[in-house]
Amino acid sequence: MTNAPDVPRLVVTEPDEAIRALRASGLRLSTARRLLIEALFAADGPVSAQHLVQTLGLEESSVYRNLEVLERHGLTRHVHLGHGPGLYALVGRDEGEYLYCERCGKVTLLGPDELDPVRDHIREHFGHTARFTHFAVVGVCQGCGSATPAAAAGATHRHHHGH
Amino acid sequence: MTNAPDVPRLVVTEPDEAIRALRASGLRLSTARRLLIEALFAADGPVSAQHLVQTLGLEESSVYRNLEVLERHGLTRHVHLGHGPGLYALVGRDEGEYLYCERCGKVTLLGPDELDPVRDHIREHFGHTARFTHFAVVGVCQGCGSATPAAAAGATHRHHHGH
DNA sequence: GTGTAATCAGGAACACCTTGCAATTGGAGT
DNA sequence: ACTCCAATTGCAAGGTGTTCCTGATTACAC
Repeated sequence: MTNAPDVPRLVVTEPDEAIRALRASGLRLSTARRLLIEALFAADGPVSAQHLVQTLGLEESSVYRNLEVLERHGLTRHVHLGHGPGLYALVGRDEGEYLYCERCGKVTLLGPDELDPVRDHIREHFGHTARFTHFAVVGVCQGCGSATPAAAAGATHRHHHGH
Repeated sequence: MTNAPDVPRLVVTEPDEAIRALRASGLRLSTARRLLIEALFAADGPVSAQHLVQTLGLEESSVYRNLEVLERHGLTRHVHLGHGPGLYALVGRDEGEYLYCERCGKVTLLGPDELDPVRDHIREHFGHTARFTHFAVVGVCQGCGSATPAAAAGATHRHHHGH
């Protein structure tokens, strides 16, 4: 499994609460699970699985498996910003939708509703409900866009419309 | 390198033309290169690198390296639809922007301008120029969305009561 | 406590992609 | 046609995830 779009969200505010929620779902509390939950609470933003492997001294497979289990039960989630490793976080922390600049790597976190006009437009025109919580909106940020006239030269012929 | 956003596009209509363009860029025509170009012309849509490896009997690294070289020189491109392997194609074939349904895998190819209103909105509000040619717009298609009322409720205002 | 069964961790293997290096080869110049 | 040298390939290994299997743990009933 790579992503759990339809799971009820479990927003918890401390490790014990997460552990209770976990048990309520019929899951057990293993050492790896406890360490992961504590680390996610301690983190101040989404972190890579690799980071957790190294800082917690756990097996890779255990980390990925548990992140997936927790995600399937609504406790955690992960986001992909372009290429590169996925970043994992607790549900309810640093949530929203992401803009990612593929030139400089800048990440902009938007509130959950800020892209609603975009979502509405896409749904009305194409019947597709977009979600940028799992895959970021990839593009070029303001600084990078204005800093590279060469880009305009190359991409211009796609649609020559006055910006 | 993972992506070449700023390369002048080289749209060619037959293998020989691609080969001339390639030589004009100072590249050599190796067997692997020729086979790849021919296969991309023969394909009727974006294909995975793995598919090329198998059908052409080439080394993996050679395929990936050459797809990257060709992309850096504006002859090919690739797109990511959610998780799963990237899909490679000639520049000028099946181009546009993609909607990808993460439930059923359905892919919708939009014309190059169809998401301009969305792009404009995002640029005006967030100073970010979005490009959905490399990463698809991931979400839920009409069929899958209506089949799962739970999802529709969650998408607009995310509040959950037990179900 | 002890027993039991389902869950879980460790490890290897695999999928996708990238990188480093030695050996090979394309093709320009002669 | 031959030489030569950089471009290119093959091979091996690494990085990010995912999956499978088997032995160890956990939770729970006694």
